[in-house]
Amino acid sequence: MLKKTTKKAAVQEEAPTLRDAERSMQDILAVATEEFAINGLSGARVDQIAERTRTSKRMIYYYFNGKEGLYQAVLEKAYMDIRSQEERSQLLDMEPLEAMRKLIELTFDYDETHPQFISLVSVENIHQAKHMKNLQAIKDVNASIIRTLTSILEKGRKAGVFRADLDPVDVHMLISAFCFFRVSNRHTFGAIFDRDLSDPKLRKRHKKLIIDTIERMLEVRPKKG
Amino acid sequence: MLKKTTKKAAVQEEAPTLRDAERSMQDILAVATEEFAINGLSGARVDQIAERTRTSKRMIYYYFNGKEGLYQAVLEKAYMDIRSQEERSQLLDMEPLEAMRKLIELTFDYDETHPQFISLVSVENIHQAKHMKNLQAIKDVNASIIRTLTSILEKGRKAGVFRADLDPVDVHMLISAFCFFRVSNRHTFGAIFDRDLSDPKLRKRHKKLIIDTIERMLEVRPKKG
Amino acid sequence: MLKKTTKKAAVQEEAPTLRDAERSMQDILAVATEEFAINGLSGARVDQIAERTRTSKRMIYYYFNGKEGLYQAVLEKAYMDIRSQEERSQLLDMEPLEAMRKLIELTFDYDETHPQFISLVSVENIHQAKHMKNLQAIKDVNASIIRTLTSILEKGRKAGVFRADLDPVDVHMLISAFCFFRVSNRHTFGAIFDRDLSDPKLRKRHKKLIIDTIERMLEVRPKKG
Amino acid sequence: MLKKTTKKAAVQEEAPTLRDAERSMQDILAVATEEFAINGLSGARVDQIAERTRTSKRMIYYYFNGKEGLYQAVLEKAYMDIRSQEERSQLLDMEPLEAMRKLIELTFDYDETHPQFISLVSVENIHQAKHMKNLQAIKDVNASIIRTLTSILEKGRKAGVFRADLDPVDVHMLISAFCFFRVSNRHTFGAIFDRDLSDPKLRKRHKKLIIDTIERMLEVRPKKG
DNA sequence: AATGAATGAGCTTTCATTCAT
DNA sequence: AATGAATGAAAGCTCATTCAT
Repeated sequence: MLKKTTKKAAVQEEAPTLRDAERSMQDILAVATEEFAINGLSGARVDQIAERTRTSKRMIYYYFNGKEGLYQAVLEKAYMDIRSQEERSQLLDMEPLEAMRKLIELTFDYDETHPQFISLVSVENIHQAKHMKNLQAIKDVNASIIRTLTSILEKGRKAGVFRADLDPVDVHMLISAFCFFRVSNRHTFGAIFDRDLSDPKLRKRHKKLIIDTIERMLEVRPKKG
Repeated sequence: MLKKTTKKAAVQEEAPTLRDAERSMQDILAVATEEFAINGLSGARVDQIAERTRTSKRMIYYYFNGKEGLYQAVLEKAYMDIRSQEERSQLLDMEPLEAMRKLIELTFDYDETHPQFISLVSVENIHQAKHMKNLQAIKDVNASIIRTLTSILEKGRKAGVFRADLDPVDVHMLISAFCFFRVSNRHTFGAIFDRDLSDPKLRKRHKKLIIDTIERMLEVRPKKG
Repeated sequence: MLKKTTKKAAVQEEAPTLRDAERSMQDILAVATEEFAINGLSGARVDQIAERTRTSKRMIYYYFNGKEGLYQAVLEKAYMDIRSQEERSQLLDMEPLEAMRKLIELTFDYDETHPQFISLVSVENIHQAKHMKNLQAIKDVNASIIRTLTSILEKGRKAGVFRADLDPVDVHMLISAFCFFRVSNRHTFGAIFDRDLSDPKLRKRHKKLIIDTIERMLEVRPKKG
Repeated sequence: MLKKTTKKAAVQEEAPTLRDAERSMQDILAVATEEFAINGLSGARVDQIAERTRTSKRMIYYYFNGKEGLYQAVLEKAYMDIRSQEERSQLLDMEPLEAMRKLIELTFDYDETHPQFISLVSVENIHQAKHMKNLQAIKDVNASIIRTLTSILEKGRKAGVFRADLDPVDVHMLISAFCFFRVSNRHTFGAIFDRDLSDPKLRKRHKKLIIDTIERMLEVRPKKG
């Protein structure tokens, strides 16, 4: 009778159970993201991650095959989460200049609000990007950004407001560099120059600065010399 | 007489002996710089560092009081080494525009040729800059950079070629960000966009792009709107 | 069916398995007791303890959280083991004088037969009793001794054979002092006075001496002067 | 001229220099006594001792041939210092009962005021008195105590106030035990019974109790039974 | 599908001591 | 007679992982 009940329940709970597994994985991933972001790959502790989780250390091995597997999953998820920044699709309906400003702003704001992502990317660079196994998925996400940017640049070029001699990936790099650096290097830069880079005033000024800088960079003008 | 000879020898060897200790420390620092740059603070192994050294593991504790002390010494030395980039002093004799171009180029080239420094700064940021104890020395080195930049900007402003509404530290950050990111994120960025950022052609193009971008950013022009 | 068998086996082995862990801990505790008693806290070696055990060094950390945790467990167990000296309960049925003699004898014999306990208490005193965290349990055990002693003294007082002006803890201290000292200081005292304190003749004489001394001390007599 | 002065001074300071060596040794011994008393033999650190000294770690090896030699010197000095308790010589001029009281008091007070000596003896007992190499000197000091005690007991016996059936070393042990335990076990005993054994009130009561107890023990009385 | 118990390997650090004058 | 620099050996401890169901 007990067995029967259990089985019955099992049937009804099967889906919920699966969701439980999914929830456990998400739980682990969330905690691990924090830990890897704060402590790096070697610095993070499996014990510490497990402890902050509702599950046990053993589950990390069960679901992710160990620390490195978990790290890879965390990294991939971090890159994938950019996808959800769907507002980007609206950019294609805007005027090129406005779209470009908005695009920069989106990048700037994303980095500002996702310091863990920034940290994870830094960690992965220290490890020479050796853990980006599911690279294709990450590439796809980023390709979409480049596609959007290319489209905006093209439209602007046709409208005569943007230069035509720029590589979209280079433009993306410049935008990313500034937005990323502001977050990735906030501790050393802040300490050296006695600046709190999280100060809203500074944030606003810097956002304006990078928008302004890229705008000027894109301007059409007579060739120098 | 024997004593005399001994003493004489001692006098002659005194310096070499001291230099030996100094050389040992430099040896350890050099190896440790590599290890910490590649593996991070937690990832680096005292054993591995010692093994690559002419001294023993024990000496690391003798000279640097442990792993963390060694890391701090490595970090400080990395920041201090920028000081030796003495060419910067010549900038003050140049025309502002030329000086600015040269300044950017120096930064760009330094970062390109010192990827370990870039890596260490990234590592330190992951650790929230908690090991920058001898901050003042580091601040001093950087203050000198800002002084040079301020001087160039001022000269340019007086000559009517540069805007007057920019904070020198912001300008420094913009330049640093562009140059730093290319190196710090070369692995992930390179992998995602299938680019080898160490390709000389790309390097040349990016250097030009960054110089050009900063130049445009500094230009005087009628207020928008 | 396999499952069933497995489960069945599990049920039967469950206890043994648990007992294994328990047995391992007891094994470690027994060895550690010896090592700490002979070498003190700092002098004892985790490696040495582990080697004499059926388990590994790692298990000491698993079960006791390190050397100090193990020492605390050893110390606590040593104090707790006094509890098992249940013969004390019979004392309450005896004549006060006889009970007192027996009580002293029990203390004397316990110390004689438990030199490791004596040593551990000495070790802990050198460390200023800083490891007596589970003090309450130890207090409880000792409180029971004081209760018994108080009861005997009270009964004797009522019977007119014991003085009434003595603090039971003071009486306990005198008894303990002699019994403890004979064991704790046997090496130095023995060496200085060329006596083997483990000589049965001496032991008998000393037992008689302390019984006699306490008896006389307890006697009712006209106030001096 | 400087040389001359130095030489001159040297001649005059030659003796002082020797005394300097002596002073250095005493300095080291004093510090080491504290450290060994507090931390035990294994627990004491040569570095720590050296650091608290006006000399260097190297001197410990120079003067005492290492940690164990230093410990032995400390131990021997601790036992020798009892010798300076010259008041004992006056005991022989007193009435036996008064002398006995005074003797107990001297022992009690010595132990109370020399907890480091007590601690060192405990430490040495934990190490099974393996370091008492200069035993003869220590024996001599203690033999003098026994001689005094024997003399007092004998005088009392002749005067008809003391029993004749007691071994002087046993009596010494009884007195020592009571006095020693109060100090050696003050931490554990104090913790278990919530008593501060250094409380002057308690000290006074215990001193009286011990004197009283030994007195009663020594009394002549009709054989029991 | 899920897990509590156990563990080998290797980590950082400490220690008393000796080297070399 | 005196000493600063150096060090081998071993200590305590931590880590990611696997065992055994």
